[in-house]
Amino acid sequence: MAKDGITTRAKDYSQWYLDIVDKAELSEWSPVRGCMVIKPHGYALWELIQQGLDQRIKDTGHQNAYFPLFIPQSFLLREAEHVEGFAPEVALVTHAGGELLAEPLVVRPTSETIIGVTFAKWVHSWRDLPLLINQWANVVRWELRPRPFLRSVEFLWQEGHTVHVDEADAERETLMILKDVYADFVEKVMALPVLRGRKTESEKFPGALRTYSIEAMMQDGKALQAGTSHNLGQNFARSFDIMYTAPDNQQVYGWTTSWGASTRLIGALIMAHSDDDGLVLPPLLAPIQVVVVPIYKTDSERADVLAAVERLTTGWKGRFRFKVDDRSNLTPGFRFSEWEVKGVPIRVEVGPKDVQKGTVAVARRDQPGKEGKRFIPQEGLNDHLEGLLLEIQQALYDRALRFRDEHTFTATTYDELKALVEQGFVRCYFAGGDEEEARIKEETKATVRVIPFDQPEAEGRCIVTGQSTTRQVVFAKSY
RNA sequence: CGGGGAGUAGCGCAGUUGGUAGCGCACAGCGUUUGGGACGCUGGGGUCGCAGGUUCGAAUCCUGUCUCCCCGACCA
Repeated sequence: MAKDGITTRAKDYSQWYLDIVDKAELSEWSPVRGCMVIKPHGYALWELIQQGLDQRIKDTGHQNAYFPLFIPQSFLLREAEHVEGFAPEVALVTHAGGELLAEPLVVRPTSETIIGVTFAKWVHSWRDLPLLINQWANVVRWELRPRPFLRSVEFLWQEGHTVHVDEADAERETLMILKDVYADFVEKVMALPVLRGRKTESEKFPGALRTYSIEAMMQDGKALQAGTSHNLGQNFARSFDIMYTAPDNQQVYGWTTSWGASTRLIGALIMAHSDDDGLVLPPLLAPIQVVVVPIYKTDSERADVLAAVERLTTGWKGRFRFKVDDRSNLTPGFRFSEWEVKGVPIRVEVGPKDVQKGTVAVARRDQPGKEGKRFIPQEGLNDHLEGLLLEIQQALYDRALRFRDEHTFTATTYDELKALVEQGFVRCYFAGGDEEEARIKEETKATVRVIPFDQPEAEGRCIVTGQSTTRQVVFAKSY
């Protein structure tokens, strides 16, 4: 194990994560503290994430647009909670064109405010609604402790912004995005099961009425928020005068939502599936799904093998994302390892013996070593690979789900919570508010990740206050 | 920003009373190799994080500063 200088998960989980990012060539730090260079392999992951989300966002009726990177500082000040929430992590441009600016410009930490000002101009009538807009953008938040993908000063994301006629429609949008866009994508494409639910008051987005999120479990038992969706109520509409004329000719404020998913998803992908040998990618998200490694000694073997590879891969374009690695200066073993570190789901080896016997060796990344490697007939290879990709996709999801189940507990007392939250998610009755949450965070480092949508029928006793409640929450440490 | 550790070749490191920088990997060339990280020979590559100071002389001692990693407070 632990080839190529990858620290094992058991020894140091944080270092393992950094090693994977490094060895799989996903990103590296830039000369600017906290800002990362996303390398081609990492960016290819992001492009596939973008495609999957963009498709779903458009399929649900949204259009893409683009808003400016710079926001007049005064815009941010208009929504009280919003300013307070983002003030500490905002980067400010004070000089430009060689002069002091009359009004400093904020580098967007998120775009509610500038989009709010724009939407006020776009919305006139109830017939203009719902207004359904999304943008793909970079944002900047001056984080104190950056980590690649999980917390970088600049990161890439999509942020959806919508306006609706009433609260019910805004709420429908907020939940639809969470379930049909985010949860669907993360579970089906990233092979990562998520909890869906609502955030508590203290965890919600600054300026939101209600915040919802999906939460995934990493291999160290910690939670990672994989997508978040906010019903902003009329807070931003009031601050930015987003008003429309209703059918009864009354001027009324619209109801807005916003929702986002970021390059942090790449961090989730790494921490959920990868192992001590390197990255492990779900086939649907793998930039290279199948790598073919030709093996040969002599020139005549080389010719035979490459001819077989040429024949076998005919028709793969459009069917598989694949690569033929015929670098002759590297031994097969070296090439095997390299693609394992990079997480390629399937490796096909073609050697002289295969040419003779009409076989190939097929190794699956999710089962390292010998047990994941089989010799199979060349006949019917394409169908076999197609089936295997789906099988691996499912196997990764199942494995992640099993892991989450095994690390999810219920607690009936605060002492149980304290002990169990060290190992994963803890579900329990909880009737407390901000104060109780703050105290628990202080004492255990864990927070309420989500109030799951699926709630029990029966009442239970709050683990802190002891009062009777029907509300269960999930506590966990988080990224 | 608080506590701990570290900055010497692309990467990982050595460099002990201060005396003018070395090893492994990687890289380049040639040859032999190739079913789980091949080998030989030859070669290129450094203002020792940066700025001051002490000294005849500093990678080494002193001061300041920057960056990275780990742990805390904040977060997609």
